[in-house]
Amino acid sequence: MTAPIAAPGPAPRPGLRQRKKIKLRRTIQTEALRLFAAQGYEQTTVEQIAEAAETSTTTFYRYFPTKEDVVLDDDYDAMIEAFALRRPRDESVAGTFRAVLAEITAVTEADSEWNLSRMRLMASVPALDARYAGEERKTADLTRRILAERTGRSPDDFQLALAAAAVVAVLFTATRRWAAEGGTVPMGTLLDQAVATVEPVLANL
Amino acid sequence: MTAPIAAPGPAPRPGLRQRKKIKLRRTIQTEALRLFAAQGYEQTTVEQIAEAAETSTTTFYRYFPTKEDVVLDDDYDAMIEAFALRRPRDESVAGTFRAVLAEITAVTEADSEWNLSRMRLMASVPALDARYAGEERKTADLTRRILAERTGRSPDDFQLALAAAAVVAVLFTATRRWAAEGGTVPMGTLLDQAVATVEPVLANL
DNA sequence: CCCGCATGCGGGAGTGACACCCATAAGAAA
DNA sequence: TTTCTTATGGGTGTCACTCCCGCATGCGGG
Repeated sequence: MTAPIAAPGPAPRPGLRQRKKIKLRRTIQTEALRLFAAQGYEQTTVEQIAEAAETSTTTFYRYFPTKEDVVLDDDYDAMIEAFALRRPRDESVAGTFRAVLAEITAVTEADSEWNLSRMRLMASVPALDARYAGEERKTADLTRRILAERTGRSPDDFQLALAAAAVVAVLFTATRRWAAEGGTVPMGTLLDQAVATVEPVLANL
Repeated sequence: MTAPIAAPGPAPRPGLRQRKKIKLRRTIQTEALRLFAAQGYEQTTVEQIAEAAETSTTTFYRYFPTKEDVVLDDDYDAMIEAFALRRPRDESVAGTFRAVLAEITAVTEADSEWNLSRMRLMASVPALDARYAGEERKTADLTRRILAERTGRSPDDFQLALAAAAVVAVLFTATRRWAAEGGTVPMGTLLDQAVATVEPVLANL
């Protein structure tokens, strides 16, 4: 599934093949976003995107399972998991959340333009909006698993599911607000309010 | 948009046309659910549904904007709004929620089988799951407006948006759990836990 | 350095969801 | 009954997405 266990060097050299793939992937995404911004999401066909990225529609679908995924795809869940794992085990749940969110905020605002245009698109295209809500579910699920691991409770625990759902819902609400404001309000401020709102929920775990 | 203002009789007689439409709509939905259960969602084409309901695909789309909507369509948002409006204005926000949810619970469990099969489908088909999450957003939006109206605050108030998102998230989590348990746990119990979890959030409004 | 192999790519054909249009039939109003 | 409105159905077209197959290219072993 992953690299051999005893790989000594930090990165075993990506190899030309891999580098090409990564590059093409980014090109497709960039061109797609550009076209969407220029002529609208529905008005842009996958064929046009493929052409702009100098590839074929077949290959487009090898990289992104659906047209929507070109916009939706990101690494936030993976980052959340990675960040959460390296927090001290005895930290309070709310404390962990704040810390993780601080890191997420930094990453997001580092690429502010890109993320704003993505989120503007998601907000304006119904199909994307719905799929984005689906992402929210996935994040809630991840959060539930993290909470279970942190508190030592069963992953099926209903209270954990409720808490995770509430937390993630306010977080996404905050990021949506951030995008709606065009990034003029710092994301950290909004996320702080969000966490503060659900703090009592987390405290009761 | 609606009936004339001064309509005297309680119901001005639906007329044959209306009754036929309502009937056809239900037939389409019933046949669709039946086929989905029998052979799976993706394996069932709109053409098959139309045929089973003795109509055309064209008409199918007149009744339901997409294939997904056959499963998703319901009146819960409308009911929530209607129920909320007739609650006393001086009732606590949490109290109103509990009251409204009690009514929703009754309606849902009255047609327990139908709702369970719908929700099982939504849980198992990714496309439906995502769209259902989108419904959650709509309900959150409605809730935010109700909260604004109740508290006299601006509909743009960020705190209200956060509270609404948290409340609706736990509610949907509860209903999903209900479906996952196959209706063996009473919905009222689950919803009570859900509201209890976010009670402090509502109290701080 | 070269050769065999795995892997990624492009093209073509097919399916099904959905949009648009127009003719017709069947309630409703006059 | 006649006229008007509204709903239906069929036809055509587009586009997202799938499957398959032949080809090219980077990769590892000799």
